[in-house]
Amino acid sequence: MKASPAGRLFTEIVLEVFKLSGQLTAEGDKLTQDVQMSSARWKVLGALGRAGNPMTVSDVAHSMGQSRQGVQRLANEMVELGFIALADNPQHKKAKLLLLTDKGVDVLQQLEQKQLPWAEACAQGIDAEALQITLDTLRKLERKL
Amino acid sequence: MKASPAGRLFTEIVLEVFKLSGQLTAEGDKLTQDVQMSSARWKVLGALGRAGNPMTVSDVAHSMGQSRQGVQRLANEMVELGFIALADNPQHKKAKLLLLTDKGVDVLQQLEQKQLPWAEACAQGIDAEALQITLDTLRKLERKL
DNA sequence: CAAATATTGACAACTTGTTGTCATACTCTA
DNA sequence: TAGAGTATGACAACAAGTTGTCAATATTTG
Repeated sequence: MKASPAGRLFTEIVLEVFKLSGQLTAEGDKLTQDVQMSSARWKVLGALGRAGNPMTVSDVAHSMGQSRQGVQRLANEMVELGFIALADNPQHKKAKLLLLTDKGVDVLQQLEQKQLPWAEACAQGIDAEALQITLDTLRKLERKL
Repeated sequence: MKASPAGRLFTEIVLEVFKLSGQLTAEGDKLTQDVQMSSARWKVLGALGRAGNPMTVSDVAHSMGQSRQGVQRLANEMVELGFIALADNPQHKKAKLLLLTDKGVDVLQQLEQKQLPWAEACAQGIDAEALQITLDTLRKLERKL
């Protein structure tokens, strides 16, 4: 059996996704190192910020496509550091709700201000339509997994 | 400062790349678990296979966009398991060349046969042109990092 | 209501991957 | 050729992330 052109392209995309993921994590670590953060913490804090409302650890993990326990560890650290507060969950006595503290909101805004010009610079010179197609295609692929 | 459309798209793509990377690693682990392999090992073995000629650990790490030491550890494991052999490097006494053993070639072929129909299924229903644009765009982004 | 099932947080072991240090091996330049 | 600088492998500490287990809490079902 030989690979179709689409199959070959898919494989190339997979390899590129792995490579990009590593490089983006490294960039994120640089961007966050001086505010007690990291790429991993930022992703969790960002998920909370983007949701706009308190979420359980499970919810956050699901939205990130990651395991519950990994997110739990990061969340615990950030509660300790004061970026996240725990609120009682009327639905579940053990599963507390995570919400951003003022400090959490603040650091998130700082990071977004740093990230913005960087994102603009990366997107610079790339056709907006190509970016849109890329995003759509990646989402389609993700749904097939 | 507000995000341009391209900047916003870029940020969405970044999040999608993180999510996809995790899911693809999980898929790869499923595909490889019964042949003493893993996603991480497969990536190294695959890089060697794709290159077609012996490479040093540094070369492989660079081609994968990963650190030298991470690849070193995986390579050492696979030498131990007999998937990779070490050959003297006329250019450098310490930096041995990695090459696939027969067992390594064999397992790589097995995995490629498993991966092929899966890649075809994932690519199914997605426009080949969109896949090409996605690949090109990801590569452009990678070069900007 | 009671029992089976699912969800959750804590804990622990493990894999993956990065960074840093050290000693050795190589390369380049003065 | 001597010395500075760079590349490499071994080793170790750490961060990130997965899986599994256990006990406590919810939920569903008979």
